[in-house]
Amino acid sequence: MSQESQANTQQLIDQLRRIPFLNGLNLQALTAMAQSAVRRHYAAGEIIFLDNEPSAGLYVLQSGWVKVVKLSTEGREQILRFIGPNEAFNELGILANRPTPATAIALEPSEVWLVPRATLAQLLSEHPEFAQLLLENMADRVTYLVGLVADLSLRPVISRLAQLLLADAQGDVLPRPQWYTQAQLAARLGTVPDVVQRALSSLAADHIIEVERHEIRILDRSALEIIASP
Amino acid sequence: MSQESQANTQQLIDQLRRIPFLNGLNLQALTAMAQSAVRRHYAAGEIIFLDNEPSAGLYVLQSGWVKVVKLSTEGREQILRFIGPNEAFNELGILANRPTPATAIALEPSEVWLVPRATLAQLLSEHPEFAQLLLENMADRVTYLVGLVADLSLRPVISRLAQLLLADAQGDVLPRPQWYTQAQLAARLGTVPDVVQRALSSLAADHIIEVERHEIRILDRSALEIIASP
DNA sequence: TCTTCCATCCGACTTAAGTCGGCGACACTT
DNA sequence: AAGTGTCGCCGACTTAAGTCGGATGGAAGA
Repeated sequence: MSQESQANTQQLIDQLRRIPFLNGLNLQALTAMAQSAVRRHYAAGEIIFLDNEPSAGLYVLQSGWVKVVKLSTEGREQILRFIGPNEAFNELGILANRPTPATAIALEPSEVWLVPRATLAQLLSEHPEFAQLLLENMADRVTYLVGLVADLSLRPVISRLAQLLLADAQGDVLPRPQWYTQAQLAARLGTVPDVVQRALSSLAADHIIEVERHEIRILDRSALEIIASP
Repeated sequence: MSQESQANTQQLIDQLRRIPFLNGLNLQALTAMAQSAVRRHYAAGEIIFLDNEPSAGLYVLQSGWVKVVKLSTEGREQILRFIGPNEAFNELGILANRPTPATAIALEPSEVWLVPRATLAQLLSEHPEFAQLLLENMADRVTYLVGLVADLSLRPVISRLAQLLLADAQGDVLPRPQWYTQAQLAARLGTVPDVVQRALSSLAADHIIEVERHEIRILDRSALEIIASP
């Protein structure tokens, strides 16, 4: 093995340690994962995997940003989650015989590690604690999705927007990278860009938030919370 | 142990065998589950467990029908799934430290077995294959929920209705038990009874379906499929 | 049998959400 | 510096969905 790939392996092991549902696996298991992993990179807008494909394995994002989406025939999309550096996605791909339930698309130039399914299947049978951790991860995913279903079905757009601002803001500001356009925000909320624009300006008109291209600032947190709750 | 409760235990073991994600557990494990299980019964409309409660364990429905729902503050509800005889629910309750993500309500007088969490936790650590089966069950649940999110966000009511009719009809008829009112159908589809009523009558006007109180018949399956696809 | 209740049905209306066309500002390229 | 494309913004409009009041009819219970 070359020096460079050894360095890569070590780097990946460190990265894997930071992923909650792998935390608890011993060094040997992590090494096996890291050594079998393949690095790939994708340009902005490029598709990493498609809905309903047989899944290649578990993805770990090293750098960049990725979205996981469902696409409609008319071209609209619903974003299920954003993936940032050091996050894993396609956990379902760890199990055999389950096609991917959604599509993953790079939002900016991104480097990902792909841990092949074969490695994971073996680890799963050898390390019972891995299954345990994975189960808890799946449970959280189910809980999140159930909440998303309820939000889409039972709450208006502006309420979902307020909720998202409160949840994703760091302190009182929500940073907006290049890719975080109103179109992406709309797809995340399950609506269209125009509706988001109006919702944002109505909140801004009431001095509840301030909107700028690179960030959104929360001015009146308690007012936002009231709007987010119904 | 009384004769009656022995008979109950045996009956429950047979029932547990029919649940896909328990299939593969040995008799000893099933017996442990059955012996620790408690039987409860609920009247129609009664709440079995509430959203965000600490979960008591795994439920197995012996007789009756149950719905799992999310409730809005305004009193509207979104049904996540219907549960029929010999189905299990609250699989998340098998794991520790996860509150229930939704509410369960009996639709008609129902008898359920509750397998306490403690039993399940022990089985999970003793039987690695149990964790495996459970993981696949969770994966299916995630896939289903992702589809539900996409449907709610990207497709109109009538299309979701057509899809449901095609999926749930046995042959060309969808039986409607007492509890299966338009209100329940609406909650299942993420809308309100009036909208369902209009959607049903518009389909009936086009001779695509026939609607009666106790059943809905599909007259033109291919037309329904076209409506269901966009 | 009579009564009451609830599901269904219907028409009219309101509202949230989505659509469309166009315009200006900004960022990136050349 | 000029050009180009995307993003954001706005006003007017359409449409899907939701709301409301009330009529009808069948099923369950008194």
